[in-house]
Amino acid sequence: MLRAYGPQFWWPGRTRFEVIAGAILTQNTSWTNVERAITKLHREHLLSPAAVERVPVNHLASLIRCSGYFRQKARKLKAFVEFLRTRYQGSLNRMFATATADLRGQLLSIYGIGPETADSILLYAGNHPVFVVDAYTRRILQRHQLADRKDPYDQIRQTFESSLPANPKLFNEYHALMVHTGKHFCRKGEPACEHCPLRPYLPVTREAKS
DNA sequence: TGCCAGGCCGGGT
DNA sequence: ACCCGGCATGGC
Repeated sequence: MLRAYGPQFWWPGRTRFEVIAGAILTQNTSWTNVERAITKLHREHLLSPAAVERVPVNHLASLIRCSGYFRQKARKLKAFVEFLRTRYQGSLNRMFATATADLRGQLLSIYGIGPETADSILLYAGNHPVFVVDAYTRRILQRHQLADRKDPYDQIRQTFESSLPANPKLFNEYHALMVHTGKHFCRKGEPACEHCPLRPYLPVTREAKS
């Protein structure tokens, strides 16, 4: 994948909190919609934990409307910053200084943060060595018959983590390439699909599809 | 015009 | 431990 596509330099986001906000906003949502929401938050100077705590949840929701599930996601952003304040005095430095396994458990206990969001935060905002599993990762694995649709999240994650050196830079680039590549695979990831590439990982051209 | 996008929650078996 | 409906906008 690296040879075919080159390094992806993920995650887009200028600050750690922007990465965290993006991780929540992009849940089951296209990134272009998330970018618009981030821009609006940026314009209103709402890309900091303290600012998100101050703003009324309804106004927050109206700003992120374009990213979908906006009432849910406004509540989720609120839940995270409240957690950060009560547990780490609002300090991301303190939060990310926590041992990876402990912090992962804490993040999972927050409303609106599930396995993928927790791991995206740990890896992309905190530089912790966790492998992020998402829909694209599953799709590619299914296509190669390396996993079944309903294999548990943690099982897939640990397969990667136990097969690779615990290097956050590697996990970062690896997952980013999985997302990029996964976009070329059919949603149902069935092994027999004629349109999806196996290897080498080259983009599906119009000819290949027809 | 319906399907899809870098999930997660809560209630039910 | 799984299964499923609900959550919502914008692009193609």
